[in-house]
Amino acid sequence: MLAITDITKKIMIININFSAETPIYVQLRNQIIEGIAIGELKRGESLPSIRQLAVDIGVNMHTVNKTYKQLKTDGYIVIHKRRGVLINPNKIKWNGKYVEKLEEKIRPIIAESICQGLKEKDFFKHCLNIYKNLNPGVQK
Amino acid sequence: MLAITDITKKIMIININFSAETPIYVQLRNQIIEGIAIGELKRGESLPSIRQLAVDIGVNMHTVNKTYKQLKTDGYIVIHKRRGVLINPNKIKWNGKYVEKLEEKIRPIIAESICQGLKEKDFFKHCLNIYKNLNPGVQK
Amino acid sequence: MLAITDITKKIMIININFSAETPIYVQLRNQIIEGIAIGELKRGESLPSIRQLAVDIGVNMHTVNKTYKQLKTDGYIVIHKRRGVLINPNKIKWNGKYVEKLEEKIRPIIAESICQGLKEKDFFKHCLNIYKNLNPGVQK
Amino acid sequence: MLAITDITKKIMIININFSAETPIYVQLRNQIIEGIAIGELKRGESLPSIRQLAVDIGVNMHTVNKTYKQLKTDGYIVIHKRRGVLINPNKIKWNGKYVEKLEEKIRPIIAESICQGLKEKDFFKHCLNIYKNLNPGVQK
DNA sequence: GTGGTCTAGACCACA
DNA sequence: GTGGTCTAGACCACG
Repeated sequence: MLAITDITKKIMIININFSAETPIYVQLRNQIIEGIAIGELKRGESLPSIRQLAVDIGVNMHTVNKTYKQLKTDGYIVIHKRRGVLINPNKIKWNGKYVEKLEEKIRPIIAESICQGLKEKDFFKHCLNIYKNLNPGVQK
Repeated sequence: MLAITDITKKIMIININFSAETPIYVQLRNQIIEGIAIGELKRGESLPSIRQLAVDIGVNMHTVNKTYKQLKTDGYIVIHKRRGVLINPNKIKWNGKYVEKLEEKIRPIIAESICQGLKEKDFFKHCLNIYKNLNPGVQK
Repeated sequence: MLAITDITKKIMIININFSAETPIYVQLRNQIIEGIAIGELKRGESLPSIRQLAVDIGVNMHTVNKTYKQLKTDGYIVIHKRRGVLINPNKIKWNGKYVEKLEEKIRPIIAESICQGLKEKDFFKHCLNIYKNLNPGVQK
Repeated sequence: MLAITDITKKIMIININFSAETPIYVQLRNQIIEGIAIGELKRGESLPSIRQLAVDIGVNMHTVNKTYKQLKTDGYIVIHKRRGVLINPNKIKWNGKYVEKLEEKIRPIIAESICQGLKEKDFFKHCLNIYKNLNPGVQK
């Protein structure tokens, strides 16, 4: 599944699993955020239009719309009338609620890992691997 | 919202947020797993019957049923025909797939934290806090 | 009891015995699996939606839902967000546990046949008949 | 789980799995039938009383009662007022319906095995193993 | 009384 | 329109 983010500049691969229980719009959202985290998508860079992206990855326009709307309210992207969809050129302003949400999300995962018999050490080793995988080197 | 797990022995507090986007049966599932992780619910200990728990937390029987069925297939509980619903007395047998799922779940959370500008150090500090909170001391 | 699996392509006959002791959702499950075994339902082929099938065979939506969910967790079908319900296009990956379950199921049947005075020869003759009936010719 | 079938004569091991989905009374029935098939329980031999067996295997009296009643109607045992419960001293009279039921039971199992990718050869090899295991040597 | 099954009707998220 | 979730109420098999 190929999605051209900007014909003149970049190609980013988007993988949608249509049989997964995760909604498509969430999968798309996650992959765009991951692209930003990795640095594959840089601040100010442009994203394809809703229509274009919908066609490229073979999903409904409404689905992409939903993803974009959510990314916008979360501050990941901005939508310019003329310049189109852009990765937010500014740093995301710290939202106090984020840390709360983080805990809500991570807590059940940790609880599960404990029950599964995963040692603390191993749990954090896995996390660190993923972290390094996403963000090799310095804090961007 | 109080749920008495065993009148003669224990009281465990269950908190259901009926207006949350997380389905009730998932919230319930998470809290039971957390109870196991914390050690509040020990192996072999009994849980209330489907109907009883449903009444206690004020939800429909089928919702609790769904939670229990899922916990059962995941190996967290067993349904003993004489002793009722029990926390699985045996260790959950390591399922290779678990680590895969773990990565799937954690990866987007980490990506988000990076984008939110949370430093690696701080991210892991939060995680460790949650971990210690759930599992103070040695691996049970 | 007729159930049209795909109006433009196929008709598959589903027979539900509402007074049988076997639960409806199991009967339905068995007949779909049989359809796959026979080759009447091929990999990648689509099945009717939960609601549609429910109407066609005259049962409640939730009953069909239960069948589908079980077929899904057993790997017989996948639920594709765009293409609907499909027979799993991939081979079911061999699960070591299957053979154990097989023995558990067959053992009491064989014991009974011995007690009923059915000769070994005749027992296997019956089995072979059923086998050939389901799977005439080469392994698909 | 020990069950003394007749203090002066025999001990037969009964294994009840209280967490299995198979009802206890069916498990018990199957194991008694298996005992007969194997030859561990011979024609005319006596079985423990309902009360005794219930105590021995730790189940409800009603459960054993149900098993016995069913075994009786199926011709496996006879209940004498004075001599107690006996394995039917006579051959079970052939019931035409048995073969029908046999097919009903085996058909879904075979269909499943085909879908699981078990080769015909292997399926029958497994069956034969079980058969020989239950009935080594000549037809009793 | 327990879990399992089935029905009916409702709302919502998703596509 | 689809599946997912939730509720409510009913019957049955099991113990």
